Amino acid sequence: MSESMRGLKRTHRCAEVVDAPLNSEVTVMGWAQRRRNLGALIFVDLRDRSGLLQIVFDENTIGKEGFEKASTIRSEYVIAVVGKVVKRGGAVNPNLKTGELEIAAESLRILSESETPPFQIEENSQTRDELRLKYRYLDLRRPDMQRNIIMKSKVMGLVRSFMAKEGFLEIETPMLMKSTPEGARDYLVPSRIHPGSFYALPQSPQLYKQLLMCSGFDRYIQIARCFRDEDLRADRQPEFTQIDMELSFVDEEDVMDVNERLLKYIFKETIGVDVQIPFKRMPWQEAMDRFGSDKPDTRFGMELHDISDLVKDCGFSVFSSAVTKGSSVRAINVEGKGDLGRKQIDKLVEFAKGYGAKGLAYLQIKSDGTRKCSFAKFMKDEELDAIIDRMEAKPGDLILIAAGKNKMVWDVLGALRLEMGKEMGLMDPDQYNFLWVTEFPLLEWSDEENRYMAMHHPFTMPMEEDWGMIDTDPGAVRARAYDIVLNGTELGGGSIRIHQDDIQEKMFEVLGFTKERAHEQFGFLLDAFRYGVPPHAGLAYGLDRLVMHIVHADSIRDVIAFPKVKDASDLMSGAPGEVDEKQLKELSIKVDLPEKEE
RNA sequence: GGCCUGUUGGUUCAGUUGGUUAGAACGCCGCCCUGUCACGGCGGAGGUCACGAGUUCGAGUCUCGUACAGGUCGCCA
Repeated sequence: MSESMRGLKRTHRCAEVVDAPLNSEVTVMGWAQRRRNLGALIFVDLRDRSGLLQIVFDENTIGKEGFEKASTIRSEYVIAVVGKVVKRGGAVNPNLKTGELEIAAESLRILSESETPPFQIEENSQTRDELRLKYRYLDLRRPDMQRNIIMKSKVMGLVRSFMAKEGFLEIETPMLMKSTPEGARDYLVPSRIHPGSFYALPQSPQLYKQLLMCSGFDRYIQIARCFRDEDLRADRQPEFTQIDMELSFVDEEDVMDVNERLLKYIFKETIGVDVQIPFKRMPWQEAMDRFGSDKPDTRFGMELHDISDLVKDCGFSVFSSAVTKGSSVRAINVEGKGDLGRKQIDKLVEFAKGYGAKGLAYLQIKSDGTRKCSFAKFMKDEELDAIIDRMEAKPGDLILIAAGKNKMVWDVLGALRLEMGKEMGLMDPDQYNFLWVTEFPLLEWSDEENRYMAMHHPFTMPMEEDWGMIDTDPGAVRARAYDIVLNGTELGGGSIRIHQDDIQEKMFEVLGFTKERAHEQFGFLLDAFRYGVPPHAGLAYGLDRLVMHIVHADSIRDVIAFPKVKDASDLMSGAPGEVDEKQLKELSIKVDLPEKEE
């Protein structure tokens, strides 16, 4: 039976009772975390978002009726207690903020009873995700989830206050916009008024924020929901939140400066970490060469080394044939793993194959100094010596070598490096290595589309000194783009935008857009640029990933209140679901499902 | 779409070379208990071992398929 809270007003959250004077009367409300019934004395741990507070029910204080009511309290009952703040009669509980206090209950109302929850509401729950997500509203009661969600709210507040002080304006952009097939798959929304036409949900407010610069707003920020209809990952959800910004009359230095100070501020105010600014910077080429990744985790070494020159004339054709333009032979030295068994090595080879390698060569230098090498019979001893020398390997080390197209070699060794680094515990969770990765390639060749695609987006400014190569060697042109990387995660990225007609036109040409198609898709932006466009630049963060780092979450789901699972469905609400025939008819939509194979 | 992993009372797990009645902890229910805080004591309920097929005298255990979940490659301008 539920009682009303009429006449009662909550005076404190549970943990806030430490601020109430001793022997004062308080009214607290929350969920019963635990009850300990000692017969003539009942303890209840009351929980709300602030923490836990012990309530003590004694028949002498609360009376017979109240005491009997207290004995019916079960897990997750919602109760209101009026009582006196007193020092604990027994031992203090050093694990609780309120551990020296308790509330001597004078009256009790049971505001809501609860069925036994499907899993225990407790910190560090081991309950499987499936169940947690089905009962997300219960999962969110757990203290670690509460901390994450509260932290995210705090980060958003810090961003807003910092950026407001820096002169940024928060401006909303449409959620219903025009579909642009470049890039990620759009979520489409059918139009009722225009049968057969569709809106798209934004993948990012990119075009609108550039238009806002054209309109003279100067400095824009938005905490913007974004949608991408692509497959999920541990750090990827189909809907997520960006901290999106754009600035006029600036260059790279201005954007980096304000963002370094923003991140320093956030990390200080949330977890008290002093981030050193300015951040290190690393050109994309260097990041790939040294770490095999455009988002390197620089907390540990195990860097890649190019050994192409050492093996270009060797007898092992897998190596020698890979020494051409665009291909190479590279290696990492996994220190201390020289004594791995055959099975473990085979596992690494399989791992490498998952990233497109045909195989993985290895050279083990066992602790006793003997060598075991998968390609020894093709090599002279002095050639092996040269490799060991280049890799600075010593007894007990393991050299892993990949050969082939640069992109594959980087992918394979970059992934192996991270895998081994994780396994060997080389990543200090308390270290925050921020890094700007700069000078990205402007274009990326797509085998699928058989044309160059914009690596960032088609409005990214090329580097002036490379622009001359745009016709002769488009792949070598670098962009004025920058990513902000933290411990191997891409937190955000941005670029200087093109604001010159002729460069923009050339970009579309290189990307294979006809004038008509460019105009059809981006006409409103190109039109706007005809009426006076300020030089501008911007950046967008993945807010969820940022918060993941701040709270040390392994999954992006742990920082989103109502996330979706791997197949993009919501286990709690059942979305997506079928809709009424009537709704479809209004939208002039017929569903044509592929026939199921038997 | 590919690959890997998992699915056993409400929850988390154990379950040997395939063998007789599938165990534990927590939770839940009842009784006792005035200083507990992972309260304690006594007693109890609760499982077609995800689903389907197969191998076998016999399957929680082996094989195949399906479903669901997790990770990952492709994908994510």
